[in-house]
Order: sequence, then C-alpha cells, then structure tokens
Amino acid sequence: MDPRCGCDHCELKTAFFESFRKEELGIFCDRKVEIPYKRGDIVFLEGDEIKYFSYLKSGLVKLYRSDPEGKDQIITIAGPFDFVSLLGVFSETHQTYSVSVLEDAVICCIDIVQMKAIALENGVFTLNLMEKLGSISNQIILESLEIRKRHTHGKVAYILLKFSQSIYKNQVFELPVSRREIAEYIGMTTENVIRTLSEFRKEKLLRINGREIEILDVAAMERISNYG
Amino acid sequence: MDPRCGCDHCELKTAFFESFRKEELGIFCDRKVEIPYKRGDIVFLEGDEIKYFSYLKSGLVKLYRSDPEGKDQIITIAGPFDFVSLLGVFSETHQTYSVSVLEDAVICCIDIVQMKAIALENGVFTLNLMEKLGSISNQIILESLEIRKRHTHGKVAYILLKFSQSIYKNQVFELPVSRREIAEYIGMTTENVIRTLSEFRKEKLLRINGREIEILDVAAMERISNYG
DNA sequence: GTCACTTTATGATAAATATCATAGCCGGGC
DNA sequence: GCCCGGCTATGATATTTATCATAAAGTGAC
Repeated sequence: MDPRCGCDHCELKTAFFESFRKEELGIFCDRKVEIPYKRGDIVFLEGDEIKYFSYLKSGLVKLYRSDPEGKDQIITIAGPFDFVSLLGVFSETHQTYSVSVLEDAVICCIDIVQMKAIALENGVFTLNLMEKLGSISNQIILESLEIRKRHTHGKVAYILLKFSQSIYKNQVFELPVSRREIAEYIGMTTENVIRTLSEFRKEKLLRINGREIEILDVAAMERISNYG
Repeated sequence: MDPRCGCDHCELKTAFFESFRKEELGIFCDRKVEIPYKRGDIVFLEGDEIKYFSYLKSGLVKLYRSDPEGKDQIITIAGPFDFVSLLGVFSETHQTYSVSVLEDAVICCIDIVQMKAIALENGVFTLNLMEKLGSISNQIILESLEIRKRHTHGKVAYILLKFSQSIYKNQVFELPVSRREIAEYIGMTTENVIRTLSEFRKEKLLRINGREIEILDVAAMERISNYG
C-alpha cells in the first residue's frame, strides 16, 4: 500500500469509494487535490468551467445563484459528505451555480476527465455514484418544494429545524448565515425574517443571542413548520 | 435482427441507448413493457414500490406530491423524451412522488433490476444515463428556483411561456391543466391565477377561450416573467 | 480609537395575496 | 334532457407580506 496515499482512511471511502478497485483508488489518490478554504472564500462561480468533481470533506458551504440585479438566491447548504458537484457535473461544461464557504472547509477535487474515465470502467462505482448524486438531487428538489409551500412563520421554523436537526444535531447552535442569507434561502425579505425570529423569541420558542440560537420548544416549532 | 423488436426504431434510441451493445438492446427489448395511458390515468402513486425505470414515449404527464390535507403540489410537467423516473429511481425503494396523465401517453417500462444489471456492465450507457438524468434533475431544480423568486404576475407569465415555448412550441395552445392545477404548480390560489389571466386578457396580452390560450404579446409576457 | 459600512431591529404604511361569498358555465352520469 | 359537481369568474374584505424609514449595535479598515 502506498504510504503517500491518504485515501485509504478517508471517511468518504466507505460512503461510496468502497467500490473502487485498488488500482483505481491509487489513480484517484495521485490525482486528487485537497484544498482548504476559509469562511467567506468563493469555491467557484456560476459560469466557471467545470474542471473538477468535488466533494466536501469538512466544513459548511452554500450553493447559490445570483440574478442580473445582484440579488442572490440560496439553493441549499451542504455539509460534510455532501457533494459540492451536483448532477450537472456530467451534463454541463460550465457551473450553473456558485459555491461559497460558510464554515472553514476542506474540499477534495478530482479531475472530471479522470472521474469519467473511471466511471466508464467501473460499473459498480458509477452506480454507487449515481445513487448518491440522485439522492442529493432528490433532497434538494423536495426541500425546495417544502419551502415553497410554507408561509413566513412555517418557512423560518422549517429552516431553523433544518439547522438544528440535520446540520448541527443540537438544539443550541450558531447560525452559519446572516438574517439576509436566511431570507435569500427561503424567499422572504430580511426584515420579515428578523421580525419572525423576534416573534418566536417573544413567545419563548427560541432564545436568541446574535447568531446563537436555542430552540426552547421543539414541538411548537415543528407544529409551526408543518401547519403554521 | 429480431423482427419482434421495435426498439431499433425507437426515437429514444438515439437519445442515449445508442451506447447499447446489440445484445443489450435485445435484452432491453425482450423485457420492456410499453403501456398506453389515457388522460386522467394514474401511472403510479407516492409510496408505491419502484419496480420499473420508465420514460415517456409520447403524451404529457404531471409529477406531483400530495400533502396530508389532500392539497397537491405539482413538481413538474414532463413531455416526450423526458423520463418519468427521476434520479431517485436508483437510490429509493419507493416512489417519492406521484405521476398522472395529462395527455394520452405511452410509457415504456424497464425492470429496474435489469436496468441496474445493464448499468453495471456498460459504463458508456451508465454515464449517458447519468448525464440525461442529471440534466433533468438540474432543470427541475432551476425551474423550482425560478418559480420561487417570482410574484403572481411573473409566475403566471413564466408558466404560460413554458407551455408556449418549451412544450407546445406555438403561441397558440390548449392548456393541458385546469386553473387549479396551474395554482398547484406555481404556488398561488386558484382565484388569483384566474384573476391574473383575466388581467392579461384585458391588457390584450392574451386571448383566452376556455383552455385555449394565445399569447398575443410575447415580448410583454417575457418582460413580465423576467421583471414582473 | 474612529469612521464607514453592514447587520440587526422595530414601527408605520403600502402593496400583494388569500379568503370568503356569489354566480354563471360546462361536462359527465343517468 | 336534466341535474349535480367541479371549473371559471369576479367582487368585497381580511390577512399577509413587502417597502420605507429610522436607529442601535456590531465589524473591519486604517
């Protein structure tokens, strides 16, 4: 086993690279580039040429689009083990969205040509990859539909529960985004996000200290998210 | 060449089955089932077990979700050459959405186990499939984001232009859905969809005769869709 | 530390959207 | 043909949400 290669112990390996044959893992490791990013860094911008297939080893990033007037729309927030590359990576030549870093991150990049070459050779790998990418795309679609059908209170409750339950797995957490970014995520104005948070605080559903949030009444928040 | 097999001339073949080896096409053809559907038929329901990979040969279908209170939410409308199966087909065991028929359709069904077996063997096919599925998922995500960021006038204009430009490729077309279904698609109330259509009619942007729509002023509709 | 700028916060008001009520219309079932 | 139920349509009203205005608090550059 090649001592230079760190992929043997990568947490991602068990996720889907287990299907790699030894020599493929070797190729993978030799070619991959791991890049550390700081909060606020741009990973790539909409329109950039797609050169790498990339996934998130650690940290938190946001996927977003900017419209001509400069208003951003957040597509989703991705955590460790999520891919930064979505399905478009195999059908597009240029990025259809931008990615920036919310919490210091390490992103592993694999040359897209190399990735396709391995995919052509190894059916198990490709099928695993398709399952994983499919599952993520499915999640994004369903999340978008869930957000769309909610009103302001339900939207804010939904997104706070996402942070609490899916991302931080804790009732107390530090918001990785500003109120404005929450608004860009769920499609409201910044003022109404702030107002809704204030209302939840006054009703003792939340404790708020700047970006630190504690969900005091989970059941009530779930009720608001589902029927609010 | 097996005369019983019609797949040689299938329009879909050039789309991505061109990567099939001859024997694979044979297996495919022997196993496939082509099912004709009438307007109003249910193809499958959310929660049904996934047995087939299916694509639309002709006609028009809607993909939708129903919430506990019975309100539907339309995910997208798919035409010929679109897949009825989305990416989840490889990562889920049960359907995460329902499909019903808007215009008489023929759907080709392939056993999912068989499909996976071919995918494992033929990398070119799998990569082509991933590109196609990826592109469709990408489109659904982008469409959902486009709808989310618009207000009522922009939403209605957007969806009418979709019917006119993407689906029927004509300024005159017969709406395949009721006003209520349009509302379920773009997230408004039925009354406001009707009201907005009436306003467009009064402003001479549309001619409306029941479900027959003619877009009289395409430029104005595009302006409303983009900046509306 | 100070200044400029962004973020958070709240209130007042305007605009957009939903809800409720009503009615004509159309199509399918019998 | 006739009736019933859903679809289309429109108005009045209530509610929700956005916009505008203002200000305090936090943040980074120098």
